[in-house]
Amino acid sequence: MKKDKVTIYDISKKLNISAATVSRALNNNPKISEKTRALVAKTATEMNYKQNRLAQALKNGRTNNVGVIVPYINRSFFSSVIRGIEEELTPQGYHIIICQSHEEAENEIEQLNALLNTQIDGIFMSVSKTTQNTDHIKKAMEEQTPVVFFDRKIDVEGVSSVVLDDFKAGFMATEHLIDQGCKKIAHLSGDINLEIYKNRYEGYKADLQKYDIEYKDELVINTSSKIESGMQAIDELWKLKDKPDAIFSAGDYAALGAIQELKQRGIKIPEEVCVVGFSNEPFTKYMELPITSVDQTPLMMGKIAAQVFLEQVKGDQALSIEKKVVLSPELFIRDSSSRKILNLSDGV
Amino acid sequence: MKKDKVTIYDISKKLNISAATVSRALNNNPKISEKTRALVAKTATEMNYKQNRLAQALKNGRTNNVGVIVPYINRSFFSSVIRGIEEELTPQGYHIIICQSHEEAENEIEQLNALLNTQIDGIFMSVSKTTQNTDHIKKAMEEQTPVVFFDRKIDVEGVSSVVLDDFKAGFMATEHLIDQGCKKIAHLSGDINLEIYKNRYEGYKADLQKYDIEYKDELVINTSSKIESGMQAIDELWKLKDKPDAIFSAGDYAALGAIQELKQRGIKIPEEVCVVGFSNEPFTKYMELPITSVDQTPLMMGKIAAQVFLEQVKGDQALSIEKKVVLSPELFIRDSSSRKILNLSDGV
DNA sequence: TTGTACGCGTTATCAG
DNA sequence: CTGATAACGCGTACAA
Repeated sequence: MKKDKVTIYDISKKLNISAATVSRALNNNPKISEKTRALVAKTATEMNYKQNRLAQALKNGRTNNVGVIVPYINRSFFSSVIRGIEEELTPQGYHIIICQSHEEAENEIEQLNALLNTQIDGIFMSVSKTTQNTDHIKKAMEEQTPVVFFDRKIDVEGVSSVVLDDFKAGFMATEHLIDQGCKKIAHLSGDINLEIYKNRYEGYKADLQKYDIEYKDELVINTSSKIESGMQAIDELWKLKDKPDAIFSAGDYAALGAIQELKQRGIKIPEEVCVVGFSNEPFTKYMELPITSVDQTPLMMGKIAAQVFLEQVKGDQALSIEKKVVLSPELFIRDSSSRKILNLSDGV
Repeated sequence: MKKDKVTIYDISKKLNISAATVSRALNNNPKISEKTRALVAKTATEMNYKQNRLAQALKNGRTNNVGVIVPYINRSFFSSVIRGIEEELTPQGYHIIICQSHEEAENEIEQLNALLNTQIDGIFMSVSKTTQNTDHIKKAMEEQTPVVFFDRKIDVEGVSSVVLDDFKAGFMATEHLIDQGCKKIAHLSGDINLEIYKNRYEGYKADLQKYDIEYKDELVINTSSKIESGMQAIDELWKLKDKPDAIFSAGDYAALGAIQELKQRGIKIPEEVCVVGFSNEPFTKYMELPITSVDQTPLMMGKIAAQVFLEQVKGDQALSIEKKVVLSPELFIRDSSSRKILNLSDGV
């Protein structure tokens, strides 16, 4: 049995004033005498009054809760984005509810509906790999619940998004490899169904073109974000007559697998082959051979997504227009691709 | 302006029955005719009705929301525990609200109070390093809001907890080192103010005693969970006349720093010095020299914490007694401490 | 089996 | 400046 909570009625009775007055005093309503406000405030703390946000939410339709849906919360990237969102929104009085889709569209839909039921004020999400249909997103929009995509988005009319410029990232990574003197650059791509992987791949292709390097299909291997997958890729690539002298992987785990397999074969990194990964996973910088990787600035991504949301809800409803933010990637150059002596900026 | 949501009144009007009947039908109240129940269910979905959990919560005093307070959500350990909690509680209809304390007692208190205001059904937390006072916890208890500590706890009457057997972990790690033939085992300890670090230290001492190895104060170095801290520790230890032949670190980052510094000095691992870390951070297994480490089974910890909570709320209030669960650590033996050829179980 | 009426804790409106 | 009252959406004794 919950201990009885004190309500504004309790304090109104004690002070012989109306509950309405108490409410107004507590909310710093301008048309209330300074005297009563002070009195109410004082007795409120005395009686250990705490405003019931539930009743408040029921009344004004806003819960000050937002939902976040990600594939898995314990992935370094996602948990960092969530941290960014949290740090931006908590000072504004919001609470963050987290859900996992486990990379299943079905779960994603279920979680989203559950969130809508809770009368959430907004939803942040990174779509699952299996999500194709956008009906659930449209449903949220119909209910006027703002949705903000981050990292992985789907095009839906009126939905804002904050993503990385994956094209540029692919371009930068490839350019860096060319800059190291590499000519035959292989690409370990991810699931092309996801926009992010497609863009990284396109960036890679575009940069090759810029430097008049012939694009070869055989140098592009489809991988999953697993270490073994990177190993298998090397296995395949090294069957070629014309072997690559650089690897640009769309994921750090595949890059790591590639490195392990290359070492296994006695191939020197970066002298014979340069390797660049993607995501700047924490482990990349801790290796004996630290791995060059593209950083997705997850904290920043979370903070900006939060800001986009705040603009959306604070602005007049008429102003709440779709906003597309594209963040610039940062390349952290480390030993796995540093043939030149410049070992650039890289905090521990 | 939110689009008008359909309520039970809308559907009652449409069907010319009372809202009460609709409510009952929706809640599968036994005393309702199968015919009306089906009819209500059908039109409910037709009208796209969604129950307002807010109103429901206000009514029955339960929100089906729980709060989780951790120092930082993007630490591998914490995000994994949260994942465990989420996966256990979501199927039961709960939502998880996350907060960060940033290792500051002040924030922790603020977040906890904010959660209590939202009428949360329970709170999971790992206390911050600076938390000494327990008034805020007691306050939650007074309001009959169950609190479950995980990993880092503080003793408070009536509060359940799920923690690792850190003593055993320290003991196991040390024993493993002795088993490898090490005689002079140094310990990089953490902040002794936190119970967990104290227990690891005590476990270390106890195991030395078991094997009649003299405990030496000079072999215990206080470190923070930073790489540099581990390096400095080696710096200090190697000033000793009698240098250690093993390092048991209470954290993986300090262990990594120690390894880097040892390599720098040309000391062979594990031949000359064996190293064991703590937490089984993802990077430990990806290193060229994979690091032996104690796993804290975070996913399991989260799931069990969730179960303890569920028992607490489901059981009759009289039964909700304090429950203390202690989990057994798992030692993942890897190359940094494997002198013998047995390279035990270790999934990628 | 179903309907009526009230309350959960707040806030907004309308008087005064 | 303050008080009375309705309403947010739902669940539930009580009555029918």
